[in-house]
Amino acid sequence: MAGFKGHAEYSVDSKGRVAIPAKMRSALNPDANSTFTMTRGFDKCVFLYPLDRWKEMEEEIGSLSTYDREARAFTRRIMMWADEVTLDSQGRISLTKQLVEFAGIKDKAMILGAFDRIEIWDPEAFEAYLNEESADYETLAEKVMGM
Amino acid sequence: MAGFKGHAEYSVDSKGRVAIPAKMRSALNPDANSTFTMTRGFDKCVFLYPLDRWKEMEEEIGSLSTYDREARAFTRRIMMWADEVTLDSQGRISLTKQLVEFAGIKDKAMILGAFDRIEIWDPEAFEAYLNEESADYETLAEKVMGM
DNA sequence: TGGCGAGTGGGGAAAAGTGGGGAACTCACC
DNA sequence: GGTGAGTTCCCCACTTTTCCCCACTCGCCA
Repeated sequence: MAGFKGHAEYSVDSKGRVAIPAKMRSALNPDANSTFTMTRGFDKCVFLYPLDRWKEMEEEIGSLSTYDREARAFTRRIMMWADEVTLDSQGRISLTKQLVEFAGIKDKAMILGAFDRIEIWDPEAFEAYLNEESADYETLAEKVMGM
Repeated sequence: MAGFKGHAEYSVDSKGRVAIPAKMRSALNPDANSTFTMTRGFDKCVFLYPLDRWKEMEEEIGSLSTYDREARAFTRRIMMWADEVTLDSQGRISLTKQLVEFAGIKDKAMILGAFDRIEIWDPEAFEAYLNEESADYETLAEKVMGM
């Protein structure tokens, strides 16, 4: 299964709906059933996991202990924001008010392919994130990939 | 079986009833028979375990030794608060006075999906919990999931 | 230049949440 | 044993939100 690639700035209509770029839709595994689980991302954005990938995540979460304080805190934080959404016949999903608010999304959204997930950002917030990241692309590559 | 997800602030009516969000109801295993065992949670909230999951919990509790002082204390504390509740035809449950009082719930309740259980908080108490947790989401994720 | 696929927008039906009325049941007190 | 107050439970009705479907426009490709 190919990873999600590319980026696009789309509009968010008055009902909180955003289109998912056709390229990303076609990269969806049929197992995902046109369905995503969307949750609060790391950094100020929304993560969109295809259903099949999310199932794997749930297994990890399910293996955490209820009796461990930090595990409880993490489980609450990831699950409370989660919501299952299905593409409508136009290839859109509707964002929940809660996540729209969290990510500071207004009438435009930046849709980002990020390998195993899709990310949705407020365009300005994304711009700001790119600027504030101290390390540039080349430096990051060195650090992360150990080149 | 998918875990419970999402969060919502709902009202508690004069009869102590709270609606369970439709999304969480549909995540219920049919085996649970629209029934929960509700008990005092860890942290200042109420835990709501679907019947099928609660059965597993009871097995764990049952396997504890009667001869161990702490096991006895734990068994008492978890069982003394437990009560079985069933959804009414409107998808609501009624909270017992004891648990309402314990969790400090007034006329509003925060309903939280927390994977294998549903949690019910007083909205202010939940806010306070989120603030007092020192670690932020990203740090927690790193620690707990080792990402 | 016509057709198809992609993105955008809105209207109507159905479902979800909220609140209250009334029957049945319990318990206490006369 | 009967009466009455207090609970509990079940059902009905209203309001708001959500979801599903249809219609339009724009741009690309044949």
